Amino acid sequence: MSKKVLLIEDDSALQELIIGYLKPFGFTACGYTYPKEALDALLVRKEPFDIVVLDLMLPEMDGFDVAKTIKQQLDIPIIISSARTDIGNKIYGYDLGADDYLDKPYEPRELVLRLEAVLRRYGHKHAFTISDFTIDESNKSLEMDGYGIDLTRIEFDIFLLLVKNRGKNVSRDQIINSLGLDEETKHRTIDMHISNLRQKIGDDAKEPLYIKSVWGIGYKFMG
Amino acid sequence: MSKKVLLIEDDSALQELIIGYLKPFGFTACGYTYPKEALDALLVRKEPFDIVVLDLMLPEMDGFDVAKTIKQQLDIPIIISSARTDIGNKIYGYDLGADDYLDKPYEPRELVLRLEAVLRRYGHKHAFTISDFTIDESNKSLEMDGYGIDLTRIEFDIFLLLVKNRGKNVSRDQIINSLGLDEETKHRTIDMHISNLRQKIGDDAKEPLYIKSVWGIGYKFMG
DNA sequence: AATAGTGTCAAGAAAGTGTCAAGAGAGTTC
DNA sequence: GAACTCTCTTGACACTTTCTTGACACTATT
Repeated sequence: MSKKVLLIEDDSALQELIIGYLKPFGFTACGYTYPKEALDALLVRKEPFDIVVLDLMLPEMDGFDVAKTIKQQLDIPIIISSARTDIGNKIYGYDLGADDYLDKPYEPRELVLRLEAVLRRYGHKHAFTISDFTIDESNKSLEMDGYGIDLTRIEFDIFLLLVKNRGKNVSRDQIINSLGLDEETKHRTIDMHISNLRQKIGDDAKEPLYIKSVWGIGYKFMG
Repeated sequence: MSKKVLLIEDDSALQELIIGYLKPFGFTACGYTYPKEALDALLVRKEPFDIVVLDLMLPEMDGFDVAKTIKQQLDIPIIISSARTDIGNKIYGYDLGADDYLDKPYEPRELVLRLEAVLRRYGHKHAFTISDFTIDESNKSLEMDGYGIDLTRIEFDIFLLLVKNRGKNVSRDQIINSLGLDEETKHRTIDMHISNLRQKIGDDAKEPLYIKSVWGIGYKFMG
């Protein structure tokens, strides 16, 4: 799932450049020249950004204040970029809760790496790919061959458990325990979830490509 | 089944190259530049990797420490690649439990061969081999001359019991008790399981290669 | 030859699995 | 908070796979 980046940068040429560069990496960036507009979008209109990239040299308002204001009101990661390279600012930036600091000028590629790293650290977990699936644990979202598939919470958790034990048998009781379901939960219930899951990923119980039933044992993911 | 490779390599160009090269060989590689992120994916988020390819020259953290940390927490094979060619490091790498060592620069093809070799070696780690069989207790899976053989639960348990008592006689009552079957179970039932078992492994009751009948006593596995 | 033990067939019992459908429960919307 | 919707759970039933056992032929032992 693409991540939304709020870019606050007064050099509009650089803004364009970065927005364009980030796109193929799965980031949708929105550029704002004026901090007030950016804060309005983020804090008032509450647009769903995942991360902020903030230039310190801004018109009207100091970058540090912007960072402080954002952090006070919202739990969102911030990467500060700036030409003021002195170490003092760097420390100050971190003190405010900036999650990373990037010296200008920087390679766009470097920004991508920082964005990914910070987002990951932040608990917005990175998706991983296995066989035909891309699994994002933080969103509990699943893509298959690039198309999103809607799983319910329990379906997703079962799928994840199977995937993490791929090639190994996972018993119904293991599923029940791992997901923290009621211990009395009937095995039929698990079968039903598997049935629904298979249907959603286009798997056939008789000739499974992904989720194999192991008679008398449980299920197994075959990547 | 495609294998997941965790590639820890700070040269991002090489990273891309390797990921691309491995794909057609059935490996899904995930590249990480920073060891911390790689460890997070592997140990914290527990993404289901099958093998680690680790460059020794890394930012932030020494490659040796990375290997050590991984091996302490996870039973997963590691291939160390490095430009430090001195033999001392090589030995140290093996001491840490690295499963193979690859000098840089290497041919991508060479990496593929090493991956396959190490995975093959490792795949049999939780399994043991006896005569023509490879038995994996945790999976209750059996291979004979490299080909998988489907046993039912009881067949597998009987076979395992016989194998573990290789060369020794095992009585039908011992089998019934060891497997926790109903004590009233008829001896005929055991004979039947043995019969089916023999058929599946291509053994002949008259001229047994593997499971010998011991008259008046029971059965015996002959490696 | 008489006796006790073994091999395997075939049939039925038992256990496991897949899925429908109905209802309970949780979460949303108006 | 009432009406809805989506999700979860479970019994029911059909179906599949595995297990068990009696029967009978065959083999080893004495």
